[in-house]
Amino acid sequence: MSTRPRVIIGLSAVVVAASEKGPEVLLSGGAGATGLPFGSFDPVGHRTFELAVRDFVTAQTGYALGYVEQLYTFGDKGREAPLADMGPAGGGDGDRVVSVGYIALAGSIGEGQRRAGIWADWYRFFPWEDRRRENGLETAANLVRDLQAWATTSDQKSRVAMAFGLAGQIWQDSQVLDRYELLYEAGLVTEALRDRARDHVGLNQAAQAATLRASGGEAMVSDHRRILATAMGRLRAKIRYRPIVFDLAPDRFTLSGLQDLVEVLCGVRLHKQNFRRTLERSGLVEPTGVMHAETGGRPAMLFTRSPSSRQSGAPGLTLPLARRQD
Amino acid sequence: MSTRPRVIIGLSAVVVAASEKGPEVLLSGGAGATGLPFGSFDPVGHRTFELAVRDFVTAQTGYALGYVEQLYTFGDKGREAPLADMGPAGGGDGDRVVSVGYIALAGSIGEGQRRAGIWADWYRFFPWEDRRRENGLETAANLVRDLQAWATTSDQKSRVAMAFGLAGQIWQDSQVLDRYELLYEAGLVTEALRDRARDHVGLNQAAQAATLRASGGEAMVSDHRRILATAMGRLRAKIRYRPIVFDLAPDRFTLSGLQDLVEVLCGVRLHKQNFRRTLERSGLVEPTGVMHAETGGRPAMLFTRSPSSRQSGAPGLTLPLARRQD
DNA sequence: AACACTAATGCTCAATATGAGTATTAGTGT
DNA sequence: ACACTAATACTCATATTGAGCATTAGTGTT
Repeated sequence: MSTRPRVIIGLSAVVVAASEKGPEVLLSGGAGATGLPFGSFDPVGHRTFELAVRDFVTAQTGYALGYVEQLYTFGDKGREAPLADMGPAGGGDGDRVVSVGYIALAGSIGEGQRRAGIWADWYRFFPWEDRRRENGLETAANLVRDLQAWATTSDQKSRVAMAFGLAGQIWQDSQVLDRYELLYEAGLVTEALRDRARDHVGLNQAAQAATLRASGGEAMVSDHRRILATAMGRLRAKIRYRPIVFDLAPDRFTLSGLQDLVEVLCGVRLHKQNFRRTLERSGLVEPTGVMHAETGGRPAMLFTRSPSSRQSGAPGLTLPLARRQD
Repeated sequence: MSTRPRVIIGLSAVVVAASEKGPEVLLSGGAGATGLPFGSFDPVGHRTFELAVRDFVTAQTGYALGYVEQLYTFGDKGREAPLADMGPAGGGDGDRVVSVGYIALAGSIGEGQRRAGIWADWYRFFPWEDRRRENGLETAANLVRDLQAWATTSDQKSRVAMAFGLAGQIWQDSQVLDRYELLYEAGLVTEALRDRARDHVGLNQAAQAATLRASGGEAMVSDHRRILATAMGRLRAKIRYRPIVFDLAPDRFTLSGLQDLVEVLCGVRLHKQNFRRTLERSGLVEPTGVMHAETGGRPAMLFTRSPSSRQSGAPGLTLPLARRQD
């Protein structure tokens, strides 16, 4: 073997589960620094990446994954994971770390069940992505102000407008990564400062970081927030063309419950009656005949996903966005 | 450094261009065995994968790439690239090759211009994907027959039905990879036999290969046909949500020309009047005022892509499929 | 037992979008 | 002047979508 620097494949997993409170992601148990579960790929022991991901997530959290999908492979120099964190198989100095991101859906947990590991609401890291309440809208508005101050070229201005749904454009909930990357470029997220500081120290980092904390969301280790953004975007987009929500929903659910789930994932409000209409027409769900009467209103029919929704190639949900809040 | 087997990152690029004859992909100049241009990633010299891809494609073919996008990272043991082909940076035995696939659009070439490198119609490798003419439909029908003979579990049967648009399902032009993987699993493409032969030799390969050649399409080195399938699927899907066709079309085009391009890429026929209607309404194109009179019929207006179509986040084309052939 | 309250479910209606044609029209070549 | 060809213009029925009002079946209260 030569003495040439090696390439090390780091695998990161965004494990998503949905509780009543909202979408939650599994964090690695690192002390202090927040990051996703990750491990390095063993070229001898692992036959495929996917198996490796399943392995180390189970090993680290005791949780067996259901749906798993590859997201993106990040190889940028300067944004890579710190080698020290790479675990037992981690390499030496001068090695290049390439990280392959995965998204996994952990299914819904039942009543009393408690999942292993540390779970966190993903909007902690992306407060501006939750447009269901005023808070998120305000955060977004603040960031837009800062971004507009930063944008000088017309391309930058147009990117801001498209990403944040300005000037007649509509907010695309799946453009999570575009928005995050803009914030990174503009130096409005902590990671940007951190990565720049590696090369040239000079700016008053402490002061800036304090300002950032407010609307820029919580930072993550390495490029993990970027991977999380990719996962959120992929999930939000995929809901529309594959019946993937059902992997996050309980076995039996009410249509309102399903709607809540979609709303929480996509961070938007939907029109209730129209949501129900498209769902019933889609053939993806079927009534169980059993009612659910625990909301204080009229009891709701419990539905299950239909067999046809399990066929590979089955379509997703069309989401009727609601303009007005009711 | 340890003596642990290394990981080598192979980069493969599907470089697509469209000529009058159809979509063409750039092949690497290997003697005999057909494959995509590829190179190995240099952990020291290359800052990002994308730059590395641009570099080696230019080096190998003299062609500067426009649009470049990452596809997927393949790491399965047993389907990886032969190490001998990996170029100057290629490693020794026992190393694990991980291949990162990219798609790049090379733009339209003008009249007399000749592109460097060897270009081939991509339907050579996927004859069943061209449903514009009888030939492709027949090939698909043949393969479906073989697949149905192979499918035993109900899951396999349903996958075949969904992928090939059987039993009320509709043919999804972007499911190229699903179809190829089914054919691979069923042993109906040459690569499957080749890869199996590595482990256990035993089947009469020569005889089988001869039968395959007919409808299974031309084989490629390593897992390159899988990467090509991924690229075709991604491109076909992306046409619908990003104005990406314009990166393959000439600067000025007629609507019929643009339609031909889309048809050839997606392998389907479109309804002419409706295509024109959605295009004009979309605001993605604008008339130049100049006419084009070389078809023998009424002269056509030449269009260009509009400035708004260049904004990041601009939508794609909605494709009105034509049932009947006219 | 009647009443208010709440959420679920049902139904309507206008505005678009889509699929499938038929009808003109402006060039080219004879 | 005439046939031919492809481009462009319209038409029409049928979904699909966005928005909203109306009714209903439970729960808890007076």
